[in-house]
Amino acid sequence: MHNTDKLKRILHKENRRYTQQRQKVWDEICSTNEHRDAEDIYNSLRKRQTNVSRATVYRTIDLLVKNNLVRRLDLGDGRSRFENKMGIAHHDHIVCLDCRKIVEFMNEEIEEIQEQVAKEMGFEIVRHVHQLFGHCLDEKCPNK
Amino acid sequence: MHNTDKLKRILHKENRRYTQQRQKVWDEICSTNEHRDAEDIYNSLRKRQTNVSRATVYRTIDLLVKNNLVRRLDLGDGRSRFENKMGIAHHDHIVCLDCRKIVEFMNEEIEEIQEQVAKEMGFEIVRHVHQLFGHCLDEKCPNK
DNA sequence: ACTTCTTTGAGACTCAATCTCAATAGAGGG
DNA sequence: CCCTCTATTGAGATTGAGTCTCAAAGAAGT
Repeated sequence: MHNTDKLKRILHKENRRYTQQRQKVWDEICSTNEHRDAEDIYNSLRKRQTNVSRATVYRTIDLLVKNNLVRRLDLGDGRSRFENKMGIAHHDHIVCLDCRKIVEFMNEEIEEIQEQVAKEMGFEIVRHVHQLFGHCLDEKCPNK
Repeated sequence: MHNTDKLKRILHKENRRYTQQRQKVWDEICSTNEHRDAEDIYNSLRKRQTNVSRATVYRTIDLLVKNNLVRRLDLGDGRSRFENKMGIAHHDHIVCLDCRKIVEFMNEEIEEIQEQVAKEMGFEIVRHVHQLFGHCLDEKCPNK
């Protein structure tokens, strides 16, 4: 399983140890493409009898985020969501205020303009947050 | 003072009472164009012997945000910043990761494209968050 | 001034996230 | 395979922004 290799590589690079708990958390995050919070991930692990403490879940996620295997998403509601970033192209998010559905978008033109704007204002961009909040036109969505 | 009028207007509209505390909080927010958090605003009030409780500061800010006199800014560090919005044109923010300086930007082209993108994905946008994080080229900035 | 009903303040509480520290367990060496 | 050295883990305490509670204070209309 190449997920194991990837994890071992970053741990080695950082002089940290390969442990069962870290592997379990990483496996869990790789298992879906949803945008889940730490509690969701913790609960999914418990449901499959995999005991990893909450503290370790948080610590491992931080490690994965720092090493670019996972992306942290802050939608302004007080808890971070996480998504597997392995081999996934850059994108931003649109969130439905009614059904909380999250869809991804990417627009090269916006990316370029924002780079240009930052340059003009004397900044070198490292990362950005671009989120659109609104109402989706989905039939199944409440308020519709 | 027209700040008083504006406040009285929204309170009347919502069938709520005009109080000294609400006026003090609104005055304090109007007094600068910085991006301050609730604790900063609370402390500024105390410093000038104006006693308004923390709970009332939070409650009043919520009221002002709901009525579009104040904008809430979430920079992903766990506390909300607030800025006076009265007569201020829409803009987004660039944040320096070194000196925490916040500068404002606005690009009509980006605004249009994002509207278009959302429409294509079946969304009607209500609000958006667009923040750029990076390093400013300011001489006085640390790490420079 | 009286009544009604909202607002305030002090401190308790919430909740995500972080920290503490004794017990556990990798990883390399012998 | 065992030993030593350290990093890691887990349970529960702690933090910190923000919210809630409820008795006392105070708007606003009559």
